[in-house]
Amino acid sequence: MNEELKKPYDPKEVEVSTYKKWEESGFFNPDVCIEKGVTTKDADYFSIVLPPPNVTGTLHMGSAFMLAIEDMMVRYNRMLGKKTLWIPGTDHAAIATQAKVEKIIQKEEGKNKNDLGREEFLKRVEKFAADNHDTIINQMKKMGCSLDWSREAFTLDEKRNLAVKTVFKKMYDDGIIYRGHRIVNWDPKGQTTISDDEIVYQEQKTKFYYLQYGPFVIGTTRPETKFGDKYVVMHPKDSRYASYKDGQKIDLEWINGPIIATVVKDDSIDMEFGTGVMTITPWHSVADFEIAGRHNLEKEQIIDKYGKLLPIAGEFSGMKIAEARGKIVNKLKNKGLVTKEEDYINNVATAERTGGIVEPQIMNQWFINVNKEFPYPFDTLPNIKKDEKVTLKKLMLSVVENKNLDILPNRFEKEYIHWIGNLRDWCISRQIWYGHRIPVWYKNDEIYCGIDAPKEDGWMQDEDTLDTWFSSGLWTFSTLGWPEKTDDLLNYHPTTVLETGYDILFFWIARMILMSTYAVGQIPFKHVYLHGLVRDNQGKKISKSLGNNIDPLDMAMKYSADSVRMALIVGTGPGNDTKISDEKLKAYKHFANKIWNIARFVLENNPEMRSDLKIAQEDTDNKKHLEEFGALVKDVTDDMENCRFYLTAEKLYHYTWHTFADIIIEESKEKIKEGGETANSAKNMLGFLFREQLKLLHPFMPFITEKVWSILPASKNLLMVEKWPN
RNA sequence: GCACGCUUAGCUCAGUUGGUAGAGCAAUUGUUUUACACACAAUAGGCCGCAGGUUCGAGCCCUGCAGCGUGCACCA
Repeated sequence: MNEELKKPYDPKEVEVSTYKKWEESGFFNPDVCIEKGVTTKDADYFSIVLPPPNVTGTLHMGSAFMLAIEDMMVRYNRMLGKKTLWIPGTDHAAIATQAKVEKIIQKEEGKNKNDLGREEFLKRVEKFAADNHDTIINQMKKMGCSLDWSREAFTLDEKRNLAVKTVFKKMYDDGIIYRGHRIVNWDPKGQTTISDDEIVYQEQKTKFYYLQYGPFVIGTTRPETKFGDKYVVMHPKDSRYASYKDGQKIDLEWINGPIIATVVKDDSIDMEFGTGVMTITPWHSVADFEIAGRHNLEKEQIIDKYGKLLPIAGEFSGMKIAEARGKIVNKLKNKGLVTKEEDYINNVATAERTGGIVEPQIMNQWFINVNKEFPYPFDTLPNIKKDEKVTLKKLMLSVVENKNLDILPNRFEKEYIHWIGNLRDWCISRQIWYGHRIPVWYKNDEIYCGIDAPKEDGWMQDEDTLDTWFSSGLWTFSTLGWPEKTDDLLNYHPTTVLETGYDILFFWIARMILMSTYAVGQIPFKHVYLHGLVRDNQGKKISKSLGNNIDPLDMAMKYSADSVRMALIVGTGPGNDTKISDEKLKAYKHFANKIWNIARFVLENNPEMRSDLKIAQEDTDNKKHLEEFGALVKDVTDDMENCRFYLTAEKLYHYTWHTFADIIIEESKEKIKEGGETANSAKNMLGFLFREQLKLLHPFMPFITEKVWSILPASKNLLMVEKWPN
């Protein structure tokens, strides 16, 4: 008997050496599979991109969950004989990474990015990104991921940069990308704009002040923005204010002296809220900006980009908002202008990455117009004809509404459609240094947009970079070599499935659909499978600030990577959050041990693992076992095809332990004692069923199954390229 | 405010087209049975959130309510 089997299972050593074997085989690369004859050239394909982890840190339990599901899908499809491609990569995560490096430099050197300058600062960011990249790659290998490393991509490498510039230029030429002064979300802490989706609302207790504004009482939570308010707005149908006419001027005493206010009537006013009257600050409020737009009102900036009050605030000029608010309220009180104050719970908009309180500002920025009509240049979409007038919104909507793509679980289809309904133009320019530089150059009043800089002197490139989701949106095709017309693009796009967490449905999936339908005329994937969040055993979201962060590699060291994968997959349906606990991990560590011991028993009794020996069909036990196994294969294959992976894993676990080990093995002991044909038949039954089980288990627990497979005398090929039983 | 999800054994969750409740872990009791004590055998444990309705029959379908959670919007 094999010497290794006599010892207890040692996952640490096995996992390292097995991964090495896989890598050396080249089978992660579908080209090699074809070359070596394990896949046929005209086989169906299965392709999937890895949602690229951010190079801001190392992998967490959520990433491990994602990797476990995807690798399982990939291994299963490879075993079905499909041309299987899983492309790895990492995401530069522009703002997140830059914010992190800024924090480190501030802490360690007491410097900010301007002290270093753009070039030096970027070097630091790149070093940081490279270090994290290496760790992440290593972690993915430890988890057993069968990624094709020869095709690895980075959202900010040269090829992806070309893809980004190409799409940008195309959109610019089509008039879909435009630059304009519009109200944007400004993060004073990160000193950049952010998109609507990068805002996190936080509840905050605050005061709601009622202020005397001439003959009106207006309500506000932000008295510090009120300096420039010279328009007072009410609903045209509000009978309380019927005597005031639109455009009427009113003299009144305000914070810093007398002003002339103008009455504006607008339908957007909620008569029920507060007093039904408000003043507006178009420069610092999206809603006010829109009102001002409708009535062509003047707009004035009150707060600068550092969150400090401008000279319009008079004696409060230069003060930070937090400091100024109390003082301004005091002054208003002294002037007798505060009529009432109430406690109020407000949702404060904060920047996801920096935590800064978002201040709307009017700025000159780049946008993607989601409502601009253009003739659709492709005839490849099922529900959009060539030259049909479309908008990006329409493209994004059509794909899901017409079920050209299914999202699992489907409740997210509704959420998606709802989100598109509320979608506004996407602000894509960021005032940060780390990212894809906007491919636009200026010279006096001229603007040039192109892949490369203009040849002549005197052109200055736009200082800004692009929202990180711009490059992520191209991921399914930029990783396949687009804009070049590569074989990969022909063979593997659209990808088969997109697997990711439901928390980035809008950030990422929606953007990929937008970019792919626009740029290549294809829906980027056929299916979307969304997984949930990993929580700790108290159901809390895992995060660094809560201190309940579990490192998947620590768990893999303690329990084996196979156990971590099983613990994450079993019992977790699509879209459901999962809880991870020591008990669960321990259970699957025991399972790995069980498999190891089964191998020992089977090999002891059938050392040659010969497959040419007959299994006595007339033996009713044998017949039953074979039928049962056949039913299991059918059942779990059906589950796999319908994305019920959590059931497959559980059923296999149950079969191996409680049918194969507890019943079939126990029964075989008696038969083996009997000797003769009965014994031979029983031995071969064990051998056959065990080999087949290893195949079924392999996508879930690749390491131990591959190791045991390699010990079986009759195994020539790697288990990872064996055929899935049928 | 709008929408969605969850509520089943102590814990984590299954329960696919309605037919009278299931798996793992934990628990209890045995067992040094020559693959495995990381094991085996057995036991116990549930008015399936609450209240109605449809049905011969409901964990599953419908209505309402409650608790928890999520997304979106509003936020003068």
